Amino acid sequence: MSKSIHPVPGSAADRVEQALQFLEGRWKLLILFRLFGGQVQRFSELERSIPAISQKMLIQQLRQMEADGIVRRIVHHQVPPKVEYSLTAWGQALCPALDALLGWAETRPAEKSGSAETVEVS
Amino acid sequence: MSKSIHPVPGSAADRVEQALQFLEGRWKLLILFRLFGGQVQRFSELERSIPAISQKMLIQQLRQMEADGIVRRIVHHQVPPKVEYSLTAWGQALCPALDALLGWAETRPAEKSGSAETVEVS
DNA sequence: CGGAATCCCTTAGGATACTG
DNA sequence: CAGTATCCTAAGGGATTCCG
Repeated sequence: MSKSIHPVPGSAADRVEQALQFLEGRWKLLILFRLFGGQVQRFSELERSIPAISQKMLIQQLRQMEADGIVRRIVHHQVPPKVEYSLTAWGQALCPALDALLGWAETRPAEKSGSAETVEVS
Repeated sequence: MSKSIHPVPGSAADRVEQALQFLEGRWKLLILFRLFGGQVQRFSELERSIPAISQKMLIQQLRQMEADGIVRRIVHHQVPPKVEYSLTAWGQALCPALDALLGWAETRPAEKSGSAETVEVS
């Protein structure tokens, strides 16, 4: 991350890389898919629906996505506390793009065993 | 990576997560974009066009993508050795999906400074 | 309930040197 | 030229404990 951010957009690779950064981390997609369709979830609901995740990771990924403008956080000041998470409009707009990626992944041809993809030329 | 591959596809999140794994690593996109459009590049050409990458990372990412069926490797048995890399048909098919992601990223609204996205409710 | 803080381990990845 | 091998550091991420 020694690269400074130029106003000039740089290569397409740079921009896609930046886009993928919004999705990096092992858990963001899991969280995202529980929020698609306008679903509103409490912290503890997300925690329970993704048993393998630790609170640290859950809060960390949520915070990042919130900072990125993907997730909205609503705090209800009451006891006990209640915090709800949902997607922003931009976050919802991610869905089709993920579908495109999903579609691509599904067209993956079966690999011919043994030869990988290397071609030997004499 | 402790998850076995089921014939049953699992959730959409799982499948997108798997798709993104093909692109994980700081360098794959940089490499990919130098191969899009049917370009054929030698190892040393890739190395020179991405100055910041180490040989270790270059070969590692290439090998992974080769194993994933994204990249094709052609070895010319001669001295000095010559190895060329190019995209498979499936690898080329990634381009539109990345464009979709790129398009999404570009629609990102400017964040209102200070408030992040948290909403406080009394 | 919804976090923050701390500790610790594992992994990604860089630098360098060597080989067919 | 196109890799391998080794070492080492930094970051990712889990478990646990504490707080408003």
